Amino acid sequence: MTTTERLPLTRERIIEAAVAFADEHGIDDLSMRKLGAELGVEAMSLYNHVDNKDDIYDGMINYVFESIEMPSEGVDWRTGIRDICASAMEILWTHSWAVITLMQRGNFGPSALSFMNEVVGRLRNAGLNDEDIHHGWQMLASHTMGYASQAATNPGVMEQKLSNLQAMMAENEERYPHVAALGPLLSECQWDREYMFGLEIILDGLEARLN
Amino acid sequence: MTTTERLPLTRERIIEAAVAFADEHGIDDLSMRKLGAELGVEAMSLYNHVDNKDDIYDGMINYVFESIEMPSEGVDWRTGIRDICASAMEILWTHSWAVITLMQRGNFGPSALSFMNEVVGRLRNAGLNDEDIHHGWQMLASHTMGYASQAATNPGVMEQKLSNLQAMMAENEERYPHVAALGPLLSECQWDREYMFGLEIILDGLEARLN
DNA sequence: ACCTGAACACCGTTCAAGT
DNA sequence: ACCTGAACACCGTTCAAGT
Repeated sequence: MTTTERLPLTRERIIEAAVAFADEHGIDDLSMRKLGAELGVEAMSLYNHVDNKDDIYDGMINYVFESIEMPSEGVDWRTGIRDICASAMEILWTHSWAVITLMQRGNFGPSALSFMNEVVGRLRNAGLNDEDIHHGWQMLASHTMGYASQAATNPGVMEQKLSNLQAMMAENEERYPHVAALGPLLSECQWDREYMFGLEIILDGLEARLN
Repeated sequence: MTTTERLPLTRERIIEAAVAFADEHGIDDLSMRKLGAELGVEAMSLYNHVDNKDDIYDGMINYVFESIEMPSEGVDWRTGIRDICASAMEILWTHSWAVITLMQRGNFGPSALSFMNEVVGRLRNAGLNDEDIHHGWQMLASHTMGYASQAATNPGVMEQKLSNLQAMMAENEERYPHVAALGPLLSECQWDREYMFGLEIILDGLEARLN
């Protein structure tokens, strides 16, 4: 905020500032005017480096997916996919706005396509046929996006902010008995471990299709 | 638009109009002013029956989840869950804004809790222990929300609107070779059948944990 | 080439005023 | 009790004007 104001404005700097802002204040609070202020510039200056706000969203998503770590080509397909997915979940967790924004935009940018290409390549390496590769990718993508979005809106207990689900349950134990019976398992859900558990079931299912 | 204008305004009528509007024009175009106009009323009148716009979103989500059909208690657990999930996917498909709005709100209303309660109850009936019931629910929820959101943003071929993924691929075949190799499988993806395929793998994985 | 001020057409929401 | 008009504090985006 003090020394950075003199740096020339670039698309890259705008995207990075937008990511930082969304991480701190949430993506709903992000506006062109506030983003400009963060960069020591009027909102309208941003349009010299960026098409519009959607373009910024796409850039943010791309920026986040770029940091997914790809394991070496050497490892076997299961550990390869496991590692890619674990890395993806970790970065989606730290940028909790990313999944939902991606879903809204419905736009796979270059880095999301690289992620997809990497997973699909390893499924092919495993020896699956094209149809099962396709099934596998769709399952892994849905699993990852589903857990990431649930984790994003249901913060763990450490966040002390009681989830909406917990609040609703507290008043309606008799109306949703089966949900109530799960009690602590729901409120103390560790999304990363839960995610990896489900991942193994999917990988088991795919492995069973290797003949 | 002609005869309905005289009906008294109610929360219910507002929610129904909002759902119809979102179905037709997409949820991003929904505004208090437009919704009022749809009901022959000024935007400010809505606040007599509704807290604010978020309250409308919650009402819309609840309205949609209410129409999920619950099979009879008699059927075995697998077909029961299969039928509930198939119904859920169908209604989430027809109201393509619903999943993303639910994820953004992060708010399980009464009817979403009923859906959850029904699925969890049937997992319990299957004979799973509490931990596996919890795992099962999280997997089924993620699977459903993940596919629904992907289906919502990647319309089938019949919609003739080429998906963003297809457009991106057309220009970068050599950059994402494994993705490109899947070609028609991706562009002609039938989300409902794909969803049911993955559902079976999850149910297989859960069934294997019955001892 | 890049930044700005003023303006346009919208938002959600509040509040005093009407009936 | 319910609806309204005017107002407030915001939006994203355009465009002519500055340097």
